Amino acid sequence: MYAQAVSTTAANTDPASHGVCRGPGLRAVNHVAAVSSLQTKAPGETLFSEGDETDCVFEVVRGMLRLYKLLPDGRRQITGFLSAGHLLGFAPEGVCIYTAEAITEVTLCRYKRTTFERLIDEVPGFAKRLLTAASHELRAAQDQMLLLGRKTATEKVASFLLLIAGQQGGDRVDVPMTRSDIADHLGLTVETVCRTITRLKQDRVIELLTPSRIKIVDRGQLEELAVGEGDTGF
Amino acid sequence: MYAQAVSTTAANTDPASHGVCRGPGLRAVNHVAAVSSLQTKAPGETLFSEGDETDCVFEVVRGMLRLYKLLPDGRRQITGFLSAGHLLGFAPEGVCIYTAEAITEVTLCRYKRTTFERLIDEVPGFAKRLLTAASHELRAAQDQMLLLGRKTATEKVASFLLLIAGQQGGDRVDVPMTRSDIADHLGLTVETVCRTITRLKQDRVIELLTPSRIKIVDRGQLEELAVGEGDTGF
DNA sequence: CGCAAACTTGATGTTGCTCAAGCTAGGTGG
DNA sequence: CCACCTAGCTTGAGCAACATCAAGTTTGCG
Repeated sequence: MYAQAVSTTAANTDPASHGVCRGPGLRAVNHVAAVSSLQTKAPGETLFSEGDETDCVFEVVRGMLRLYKLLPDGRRQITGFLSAGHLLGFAPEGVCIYTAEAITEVTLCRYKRTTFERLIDEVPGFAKRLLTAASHELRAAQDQMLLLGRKTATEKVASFLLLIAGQQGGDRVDVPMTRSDIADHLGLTVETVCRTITRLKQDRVIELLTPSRIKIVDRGQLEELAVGEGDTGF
Repeated sequence: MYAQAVSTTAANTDPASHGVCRGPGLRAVNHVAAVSSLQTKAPGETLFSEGDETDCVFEVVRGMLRLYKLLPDGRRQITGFLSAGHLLGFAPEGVCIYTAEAITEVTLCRYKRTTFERLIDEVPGFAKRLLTAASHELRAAQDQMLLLGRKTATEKVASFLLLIAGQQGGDRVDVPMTRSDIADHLGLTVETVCRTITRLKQDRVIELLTPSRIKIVDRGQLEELAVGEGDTGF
């Protein structure tokens, strides 16, 4: 019940942040560690699928997940990438509304939903924490809607790179997800993502150290491109 | 703080629902009416703008609002339409992350954020209510991401019509928003929305009683079209 | 009844998709 | 250790869906 995918720490004032947080996770909260259990998933493994009935809430302790929804013909929309500190729960009806899969090796902390609900009542400030986290998720979702509905391919890719760079705090960005994952998150095709990255590289805005390791060369330019102020040939 | 746009009642099991609820609003909750004040907005009036600093939380009592975000060049994404029973608050940082405007005449109930926070601590079950509501909003946001990122124009329009029809519970749907609003919600242009509606009309899936009053003639067909199973000429 | 905003329709244009083909890298087994 | 093998990445050519630009038409209100 409750939040479907929320971060578990309050502080994150970075406007570009997609719901990420790097403080201590829920497990660090009083009373919580005692009622949880740890588990691990290998890359590609499914945590649960859209439509599954479950009664668990998970917290990501380490690694990265993708959450996605599918259309009947297989079109996929990745609604978010979750890293350490994020919670993923379930619809109030107890039916999962998205599939969750490990991208990297992932360590998770699992709670029974009933236990989780009890914590809300018993642990002071816990509910507020969750509400704040949910609020951040909602904002991230709205940013993503603006991206999906109104941004061009270049703007989408630039926004995405800045977002994950912001999470990692540096100009060398590690990209654990595939181009296909990125495409399905941005509402593009793999080919368009590739071509766009190539153009950014050619324009000396970024460098590709390896396909999954990107260096941001001109952050200012990238930021302009992300909101459509980049009329320098794009 | 807390939820940015949440409905205030728990029950809504309709999977197509975009966070709407028709139970009693927050104002009906114990203790709450006493600390709130009512106000009214005319169609087109702005409640607050993206970037504004505020310390209020609103509940929609009557009428409909649009929430949107803008890009620097004016491109607009409407992240949601809010009707009676919905809450709209603010980013935890106290800065609005979207603009809220009245579509119809709107009656609102306003709370100080500090008051609102106190209620979370003092009123039993209030926090859980808000969390459930936030969870529904998050689900609606994820559905919208799937729509924006992966659906075709026809699928988008069909999904939208079913969504507002679901909120109104009948086959005659009142569409208070303009075509331009619909376009900016679905990530399309006005012209594409018009043409798509025209085609649905020609195919006897819907009828246009007036431009803002639509009758669903073949709901089954519309539902198939909404998820991409409509290979009947579309 | 007139006016302005909203809606509709048509002709043309462009972005990003599709289909097709190579390329690269990292992991595995001989 | 190296060479193969496969998943993922990249690039190209052509195309289609939707956008843009440009008129008209309807609607509802003053």
